[in-house]
Amino acid sequence: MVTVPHSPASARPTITRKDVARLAGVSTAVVSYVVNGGPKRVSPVTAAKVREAISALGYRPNAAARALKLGSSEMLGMVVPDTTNPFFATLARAVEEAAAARGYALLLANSGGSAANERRQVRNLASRRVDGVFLSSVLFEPDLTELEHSEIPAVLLNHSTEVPGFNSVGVELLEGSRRAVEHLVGHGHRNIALVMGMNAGNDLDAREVGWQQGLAEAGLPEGPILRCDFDRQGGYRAGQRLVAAADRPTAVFVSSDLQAVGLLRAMSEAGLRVPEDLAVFSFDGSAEAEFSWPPLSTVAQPIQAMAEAAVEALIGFDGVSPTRNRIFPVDLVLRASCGCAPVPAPALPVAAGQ
Amino acid sequence: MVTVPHSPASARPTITRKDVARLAGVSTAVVSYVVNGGPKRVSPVTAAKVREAISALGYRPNAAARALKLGSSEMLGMVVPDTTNPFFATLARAVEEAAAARGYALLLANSGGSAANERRQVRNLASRRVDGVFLSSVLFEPDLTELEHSEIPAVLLNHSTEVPGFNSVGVELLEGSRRAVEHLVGHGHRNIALVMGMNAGNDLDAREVGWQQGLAEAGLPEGPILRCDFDRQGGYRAGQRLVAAADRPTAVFVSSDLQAVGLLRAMSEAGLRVPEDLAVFSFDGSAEAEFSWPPLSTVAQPIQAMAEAAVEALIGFDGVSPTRNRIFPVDLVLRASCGCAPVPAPALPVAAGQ
DNA sequence: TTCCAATGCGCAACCGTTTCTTTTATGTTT
DNA sequence: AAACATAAAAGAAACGGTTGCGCATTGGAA
Repeated sequence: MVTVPHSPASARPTITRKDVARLAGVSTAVVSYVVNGGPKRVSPVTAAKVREAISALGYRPNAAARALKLGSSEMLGMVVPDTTNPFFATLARAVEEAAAARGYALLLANSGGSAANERRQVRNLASRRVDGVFLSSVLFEPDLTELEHSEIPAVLLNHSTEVPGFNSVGVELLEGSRRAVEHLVGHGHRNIALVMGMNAGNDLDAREVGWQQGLAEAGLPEGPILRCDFDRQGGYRAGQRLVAAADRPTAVFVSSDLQAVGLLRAMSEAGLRVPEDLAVFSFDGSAEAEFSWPPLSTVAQPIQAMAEAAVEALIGFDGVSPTRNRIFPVDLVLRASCGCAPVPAPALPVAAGQ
Repeated sequence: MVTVPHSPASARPTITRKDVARLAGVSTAVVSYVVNGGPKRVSPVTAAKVREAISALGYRPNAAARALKLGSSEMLGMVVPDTTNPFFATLARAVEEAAAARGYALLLANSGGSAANERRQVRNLASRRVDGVFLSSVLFEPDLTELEHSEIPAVLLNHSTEVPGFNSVGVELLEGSRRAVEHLVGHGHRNIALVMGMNAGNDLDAREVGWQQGLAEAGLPEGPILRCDFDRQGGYRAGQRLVAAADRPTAVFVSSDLQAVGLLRAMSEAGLRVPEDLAVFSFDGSAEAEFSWPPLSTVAQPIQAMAEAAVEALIGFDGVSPTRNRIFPVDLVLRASCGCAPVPAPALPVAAGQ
């Protein structure tokens, strides 16, 4: 189907607006006016000629030149700990779409969860002259000093606590966690553990506080706290420790779906049933939670809306109006892992094939 | 900690190499030489002065200007169906890292699995003057006509069949699938189904052929073929159909981990045990396969190496040397779902807490 | 001492746009 | 018919960085 290989640079004559102008018999300025459709008016017949020349030549404006002249690259940067994490993947996708809808492209950068890398990535994005950056660390306070210096607009995306001078968008971390615990209490649990990420710098604390509040309101003592890495493996290890714990809790609130998936695995391996032996409630509302076994009850974040708001905040930011801290409500998605939905009997003696 | 809000544009005087030159008492050319460290030689003392001025002013070269002059944006584009799919998320991350190691940033674009969107995204990337694009569709042939016209180098990333005029990197799809089936046969299965994606335009076919070959070599008839969407939900539905099938197969080869996860869920809901009632082997080798229940046996793709090779191919592509079709070997990762590893007894009567 | 090569640096053109300003063409009003 | 208002198009100056070229300055060799 395709027969023409890419030609070497020499044979790839980029067509500029000058070529278009020549072909259409007008000046380059006119081409610019019809391309951008500014306030300057071009006669319909001229515009048509130009448009014809453009499509005949397959002309595409050079974004670099445009960016240079305008001082705006029409690109946004986003640094996340790890796009491999479904939560951030979903967030990044939502942001990409919201940005694209406004004509912005998204430059994605993984920090690997290290503050040093995050700083490096921000610096890199800054030198590429993005019009703004989304910062969505979890494990640590983002390195804002870097931004102060480069004076590039930023919004803290997955960040629920206020930071002076920065727009941020987050969710009701505390309230969501509190309600999850409240829900577990409603199932009759009185010994409820907490599985948290490590390096709790900022946001994670709110989940911890929510857990504490939920217990306090029910007059219950705090169960054990297990800290682990922010991934499946971490949750798995935490689960193993939980299984071995003396006075094992009957329920656990986990700070992310990913960790909960790992924890579920540890339970299965130990022969413990969820939710009968251990009820689980986690946080994020990712697709993976829906398809885990058993399906996870989880505190769902309105990712689309958050992304939308973040893009809005970043693009519309004038640098002078007061910064905002947008906090979105969360939803409790009730499934089997907390005991709400029935878990289908896992081993009905159906006749095995041959 | 942070007290200075972003200032309005007026108060953000971008410093250019001219400011640096003035402060260092040299010409702008010299600044350029020390920044880029070209063949031109600058005396150490002058270079030191310049460097000092640079850091004093916090100067960052303007990437747009550089791109304009050099004709290279030092950005690569990548269009994937969906970054939310763990396989593509991992691939994108690996590519981002490989590109970053060579000084390139990655512009990520989701096509949502539609050819029209993919075309639009490629066009968008082209107008942003990326130095090349990675195309990794699954469900359809990438729209190469677009690329032909814009003459922007491309490599087909997740693409195992050869396309004239394009570099591509893929895996031994057919061989991997064949071996997976062979493995299932080795477990004694004689009725082995296939769960495939829909719109099988290109690569999926190779998996189908591999499945056929594996069966043919064992002298077995072909089991049922179930086509479904390329996600968890699709696999779930396929699983439901499989459960209801007359003469239910005892094993199934699934074209992706994601689909297999959905299928697993359908099995559990139907009370069928994996691998006793149905052995499952899937494709991709994603992290999710490791943490599913039971853990999935899967054909693992060497994603890091593939990303590395793709970046190498794209950056090093001169447009004249013959294109290459890099095919990587795959690995069979054996876990419980095919019957290799023991599945821990799922319901030991351990005393429930309190 | 004189000449030449090498070295270090500055000048200025250019990359492809946008946009302000000026020029030219077209109508309209006395 | 002259003068003027208006619209349409052309001209040209940036934006910030790179780089070929040329001019000084220097050291060493003759």
